[in-house]
Amino acid sequence: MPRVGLDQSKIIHAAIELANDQGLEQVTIAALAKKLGVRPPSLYNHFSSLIEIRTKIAREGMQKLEDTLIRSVAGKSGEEAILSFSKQYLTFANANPGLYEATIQPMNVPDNVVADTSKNMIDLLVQLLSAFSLTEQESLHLVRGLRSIVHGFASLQRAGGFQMNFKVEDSLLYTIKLLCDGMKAKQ
Amino acid sequence: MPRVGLDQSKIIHAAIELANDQGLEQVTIAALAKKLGVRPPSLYNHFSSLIEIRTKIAREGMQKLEDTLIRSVAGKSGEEAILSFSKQYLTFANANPGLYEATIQPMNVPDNVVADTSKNMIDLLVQLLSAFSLTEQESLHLVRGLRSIVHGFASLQRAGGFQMNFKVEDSLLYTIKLLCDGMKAKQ
DNA sequence: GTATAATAACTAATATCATTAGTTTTGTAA
DNA sequence: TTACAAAACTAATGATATTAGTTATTATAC
Repeated sequence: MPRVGLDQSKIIHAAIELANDQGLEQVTIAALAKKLGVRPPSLYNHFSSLIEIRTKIAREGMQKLEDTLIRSVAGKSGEEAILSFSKQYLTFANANPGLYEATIQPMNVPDNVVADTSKNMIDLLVQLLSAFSLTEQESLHLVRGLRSIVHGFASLQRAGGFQMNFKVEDSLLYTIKLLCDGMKAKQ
Repeated sequence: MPRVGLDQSKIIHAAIELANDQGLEQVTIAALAKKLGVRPPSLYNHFSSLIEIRTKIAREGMQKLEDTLIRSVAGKSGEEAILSFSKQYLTFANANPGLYEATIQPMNVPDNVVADTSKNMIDLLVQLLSAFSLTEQESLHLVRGLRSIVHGFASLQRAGGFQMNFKVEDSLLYTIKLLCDGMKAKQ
């Protein structure tokens, strides 16, 4: 039994690698143990269940996504910021498929860290929309709309829902621009 | 061994009931057999695998959704048709959560029936957009955009992604209207 | 440096899952 | 009525997560 020197961080990052390479559903105790060169029960010294591992993956994904999005709008405002936000959201989902999947998976037990991070991203969107003169209610509708668009694009692309004729990113940006046009027309 | 009189249709409809009640992931051979009052291996007289059952559920879901959407736009055109389409899409996803989930699940083996139905729905959207004067490319971008919006809303709502402050449907319709405004502003 | 305690691995076992092989029963058609 | 196909069954296999209990390693206290 030579010790392999596992800890939570090493396990989570192996799990994320597995998720990105093979899909989130391939993140099993058995596969993870194999990847780490250890017997399945050994993982229970670091985590109490597979659900806990999944939750930690989701946290990591949400935080990394939030970080990416905050950086993407730094120094930008209005339509430019919204476009950058949307583009980076899609890019993140493409670059980290398994990790992104974990962030949108309905969780068995609701997690506060994930919920808080999600709220932060909503607040960020509200802030970006303040450049347009909207009522509070309009703004809240639109935040939902923007989240649904970026998530919808990311999710449909992941599921193979688009033919490859032309770039998905172009379609996303076209849609967002049109929405901004609609906002401007209101003013 | 009194015969229980199973057939593919009865099994699929029991599976759909299970999916809507308990979630798609609860559709297992074991749970299905229990619900139907039969031993698990008996199901293999009607289906060759769980994957086949899942595929048939997805087909049923796609066809029912397509049917719903076609009805929703009958006798309507332009913005009115698009709003009705979107509203009924969301309503369908809410009323049939497990069935809707099956339609968006990336399939292990690509299925022609599902692909064809999906194409029909895209064609329907293209048709609805013909009321606006768009180039072919613009129209294709926008079809992707509309699909992403309705799917995004349905998916985020399912995952508990929205607080209950006010109606999700209102947010969806607000977003779609804004998009239509953007289209009109182009003309 | 050595004893001790905490920790990280292990083995063995249980329960659930899908699936396969082989068997029995049932219903129907000749 | 007999024969055959279909639909159920039992038994078994191999994968899964998880638990209990055990051993070995590492770090800490003296």
